[in-house]
Amino acid sequence: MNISAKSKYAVRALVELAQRNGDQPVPIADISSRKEIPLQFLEQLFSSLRKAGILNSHRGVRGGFSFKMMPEDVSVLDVVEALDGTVAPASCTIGAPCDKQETCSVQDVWVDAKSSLEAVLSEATIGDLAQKESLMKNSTKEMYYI
Amino acid sequence: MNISAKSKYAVRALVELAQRNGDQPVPIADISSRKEIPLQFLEQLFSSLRKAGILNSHRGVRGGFSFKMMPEDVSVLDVVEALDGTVAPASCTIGAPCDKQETCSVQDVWVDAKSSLEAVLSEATIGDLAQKESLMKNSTKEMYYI
DNA sequence: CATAAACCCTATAATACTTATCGAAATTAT
DNA sequence: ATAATTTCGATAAGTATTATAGGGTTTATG
Repeated sequence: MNISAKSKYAVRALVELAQRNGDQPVPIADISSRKEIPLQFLEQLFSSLRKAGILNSHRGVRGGFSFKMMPEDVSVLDVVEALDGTVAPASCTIGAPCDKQETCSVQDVWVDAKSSLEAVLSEATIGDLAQKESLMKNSTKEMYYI
Repeated sequence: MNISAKSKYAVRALVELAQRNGDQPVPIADISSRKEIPLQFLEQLFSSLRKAGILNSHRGVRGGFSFKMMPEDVSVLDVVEALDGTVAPASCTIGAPCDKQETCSVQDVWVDAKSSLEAVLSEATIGDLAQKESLMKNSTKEMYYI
């Protein structure tokens, strides 16, 4: 019952990328150092996100990653599903009814749990988070000036 | 992002136990064979549930387990927490703010996810599930008679 | 009191999954 | 040509989950 470090890293990294979203693609190394995420690990994550259609990659000098989808359209659920697969907290929620027992009232609970998780995670988008983060940074800065 | 087999086993086992709830404690071996759960593994689970105050145990001949709490008062969340620990989908939801970054808007998402999971899992009780299961069994039986 | 039926406990094996690293190859702007 | 990048596959390292083993303790019962 844990969202993997993969997903957590990826969301943080995408928020960073969204904040820098300009004409130029951003190299992984930048994000890696800023967000304290192992470089080669992040490489794998962004590669998956590219395959999932969320990011674009550009090789070579001045290469890097940029958003293919708009950050406001990328939900946290999208990210988690791209990296960890379906968010089902129990296997019998995925498809076939619980293989062990014919009658299984318990299944409904896991299905509900899955739905509610999906609902929460699909509401939050990378765009939102990036905006919030910017606001937070500003307000903490202000704390020093006031 | 998975509820462990432990928890899933345990919930199924408790539902079975609730259905047999009488004067006599029920031996683990019974539940193990009925629900196709490895005996010694189930032993560990029930031991944890006893320590969590959900079950009573009775040693010796005619011993076994019985509910200490009433099945209607035992939520699925209680069971999952007893076995898997807190249901937090991400570590920074547990206590201290995310250790990597001062400003972390992402944290809110995991906190929300946790809350919504807890809500769903605390609504379903072992008592409810046992009752549902009994109804399901009956209705499938009836299918043959009609 | 002897016995068998049960739980109790600790250790550890087996398995799977997650996280992380390595190194070489392909691409591309300059 | 070169240096900055992504790309890819392999695999190491670490951790957690699942399962098994074996001996110990309690207790109803005859």
